Amino acid sequence: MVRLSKRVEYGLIALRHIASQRGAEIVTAKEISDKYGIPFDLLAKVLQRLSKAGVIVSHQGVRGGYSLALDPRAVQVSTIIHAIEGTTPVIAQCMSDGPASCEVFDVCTIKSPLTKVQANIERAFMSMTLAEIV
Amino acid sequence: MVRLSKRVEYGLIALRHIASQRGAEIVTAKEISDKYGIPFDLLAKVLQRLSKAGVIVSHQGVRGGYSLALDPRAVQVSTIIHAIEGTTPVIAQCMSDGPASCEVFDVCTIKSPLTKVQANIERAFMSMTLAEIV
DNA sequence: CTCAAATCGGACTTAAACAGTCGTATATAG
DNA sequence: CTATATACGACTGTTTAAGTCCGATTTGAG
Repeated sequence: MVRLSKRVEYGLIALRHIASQRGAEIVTAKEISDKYGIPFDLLAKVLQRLSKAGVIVSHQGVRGGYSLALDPRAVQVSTIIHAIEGTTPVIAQCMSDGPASCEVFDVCTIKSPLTKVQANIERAFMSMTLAEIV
Repeated sequence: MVRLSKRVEYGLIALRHIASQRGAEIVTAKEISDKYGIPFDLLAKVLQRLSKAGVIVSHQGVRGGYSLALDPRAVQVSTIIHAIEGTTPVIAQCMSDGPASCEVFDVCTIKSPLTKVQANIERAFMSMTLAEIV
């Protein structure tokens, strides 16, 4: 199946919410969690990853929360996915690094043609920015 | 994660093998299974689905096997995926039909922008044919 | 006619990925 | 000091994919 994880869906919804605030107003995880019915703990982790990736800025302590760190037009969907998933989405196992790589097959006959498809998909994710989602 | 299933990978490898035969020679599932180290039972099922979808033709009984049913140039990768998965791959839950649809969220704020990305991905899968993989 | 080789197809088990939960630590405004 | 918020690792449960098993059917060849 070719599908985004719930984490990414939650991240997109949250980012859209944060980005649609006027000015750089701070939004709490709880606020988003309540409004969209997203499990708080899970959402919190997603926001933490987006924060570590520099997409949003976190403000700790009382009256803390999150605000956008960048111009929405500069945030590509692919960046968001990478920030949340930790890895760049790859279409087939034979394209990933590490032990699960192509070596499983004596001869991987489909790697090179799939590279093209992969590039097209990446382009699809890069071509949309947060600004277009808001 | 955005990744093709093993079944689809196996299917592509198998189709490439079958398509690379000269003439319309018949290839058995065992032959492919052995050559590429793919679990026989699993591969068999993949081939059966491709057969039901009319991508390949099955020949039962002794000296049976599979051969291509169509011109490789007419077989899109998207067709292959659909034949094997049974469903059209959808990028986010909110885009699928049925009970797992968008209604989970009071307000799904990301559906419409993701539709564009979805269309681009589908185009990526449609733009490559079996002929280009051989 | 019989047998072996092959597809057919449902049911089952195992493994891996994902979703979600819990507990605790840290920061900070008031 | 305390209530409120993020930070983060560890854990559990659920779902989905991967792989296995078993028997049925088809059919060419001896």
